[in-house]
Amino acid sequence: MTQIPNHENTTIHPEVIKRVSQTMPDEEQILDLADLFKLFADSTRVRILFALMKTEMCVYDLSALLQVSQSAVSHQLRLLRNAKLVKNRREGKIVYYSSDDYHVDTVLNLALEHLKEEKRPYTEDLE
Amino acid sequence: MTQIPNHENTTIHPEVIKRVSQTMPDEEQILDLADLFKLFADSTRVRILFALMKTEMCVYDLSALLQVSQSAVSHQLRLLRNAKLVKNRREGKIVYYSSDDYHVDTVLNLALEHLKEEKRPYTEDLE
DNA sequence: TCAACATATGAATAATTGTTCATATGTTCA
DNA sequence: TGAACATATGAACAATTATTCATATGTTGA
Repeated sequence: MTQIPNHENTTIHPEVIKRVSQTMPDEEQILDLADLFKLFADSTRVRILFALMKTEMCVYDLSALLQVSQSAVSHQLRLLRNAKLVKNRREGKIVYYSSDDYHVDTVLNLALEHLKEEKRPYTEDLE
Repeated sequence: MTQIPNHENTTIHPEVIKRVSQTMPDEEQILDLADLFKLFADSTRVRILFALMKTEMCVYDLSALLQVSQSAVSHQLRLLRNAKLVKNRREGKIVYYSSDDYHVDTVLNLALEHLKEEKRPYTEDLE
């Protein structure tokens, strides 16, 4: 028998689906959102962002700080630059990178807060 | 000649590295953070989270709403459940999922704000 | 107890992606 | 001009992962 993808069939609560579907962001926004979070989904990039939130740094020093090859850092910086999360300026041979987005700090630290609360064992919120 | 990973060598601005390295979150936090963002880095999961932020829903309806197979939805819900971003309750045959984290809403909407500003063409901030 | 239903899950596959290696580009200084 | 240096980038490889397929688990009602 051919398989029937059940998402093409009926629903159990049609009203719920109708209501929720009206509040969903459109498909393009969702894809952009996921792409943005992909940039935060790698530990090397997260470390780069934390470093650049504090100060501008050149590629060479980032490589040393994070113990990652110059090439790898450079590849990751390009991704962050394309997304306009970091910017750069050249001073002679050296290229300095720095944070270019005031949201990054907020998002990263909010997520850190989440993790801290997450890890608290056996505690209920007191309200 | 053997390759020399340049991140094992000297630095250009030692003071900068010393200063920044003191403010960096520890390695475990960074890895947890990246793992958390991995969950937001897929459009199916983002859509699930947006839906469950509005109301609880059963797997079958989520599958219909998102036009994704039941199996795929179930797999993704397990990841979100393991991370405690969603919770579930069973009522007979039906399992209802709902958001289990008040940070998710904030993070997702903050990122949406970021994208909106990002896309504004040729406008400078007015301060 | 058994059929129908809703959900969960293991294995396999295809696609994505982070790093490495080799090399190119761009800059300085002698 | 050319050597040394800092950075960028293309190709290849390895690892991760989202989905599909097949099937298992758990629940209801007859």
